[in-house]
Amino acid sequence: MRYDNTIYDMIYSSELIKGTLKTIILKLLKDNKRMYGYEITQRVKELTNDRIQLTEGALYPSLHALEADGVLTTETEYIGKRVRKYYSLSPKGKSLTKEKISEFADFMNTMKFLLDIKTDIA
Amino acid sequence: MRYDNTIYDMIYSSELIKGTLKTIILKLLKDNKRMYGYEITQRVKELTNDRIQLTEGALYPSLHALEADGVLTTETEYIGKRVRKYYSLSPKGKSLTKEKISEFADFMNTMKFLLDIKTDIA
DNA sequence: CAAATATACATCAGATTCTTATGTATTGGA
DNA sequence: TCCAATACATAAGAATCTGATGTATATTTG
Repeated sequence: MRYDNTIYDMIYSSELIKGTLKTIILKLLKDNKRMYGYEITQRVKELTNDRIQLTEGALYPSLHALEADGVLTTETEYIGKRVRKYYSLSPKGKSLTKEKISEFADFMNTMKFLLDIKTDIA
Repeated sequence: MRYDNTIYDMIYSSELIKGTLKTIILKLLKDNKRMYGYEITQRVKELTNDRIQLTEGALYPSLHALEADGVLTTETEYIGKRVRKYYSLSPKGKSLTKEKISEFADFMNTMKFLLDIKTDIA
């Protein structure tokens, strides 16, 4: 299943996505146990009908930072001769995920009020 | 009227507010015809129950940039001996406001979907 | 009435984080 | 055999925020 609504040609200005990258990564890892970087970019692109396109230059440094903070753990595997680095949530990562998602949910409510937006999704 | 919900002690991490500053400024000016910088910080703080606290170091440069882009116009007034700089939306600013708000509304829907999904993809 | 706080503008060094390449290498398809 | 896709990574420059500092007037409080 992917996200669907009427406006198909919208791509968000990059500044909008700022501040949500880590939350998106954490949420995907919560649902999928383990994923690798390239897979995350493709999944997000697919799930959002190309609205959110994570660039590798933003993604990889973020993943490295989350790993350095003890939020993510990694396993490296070889698919043929090509390396693939899987990321998973550590216990710290699991609690951070909950915090981040609830913070964002609260933020959305505040912004919805502030911008006087009528949402079309229940 | 101000925003109200159960969690009263939440202050959003700064990175969340990034990318929404200009949209917030534009929306307030749309509703209030003209406002000055300090007034904007106070109004946002008040409307969001202290959740969003705009810093002057972020606000003033943003206002200057919007003015330089022809989005905002200014009038300077003196209240006693103290200067006050009022900002208003230009015609360009009015259309930008609509764009920014609808973009954010769409973004919220996408994020709501993205952060709620259960991906049990085979 | 003196001191502290609030009002009101502004700038800037440093930090963070994103964009946009560039780089390396393997794999699959036309 | 190329070209696109897969898959990692880094890095210069750009953009923007934080937190401090600066200046000045107005108001409140002890």
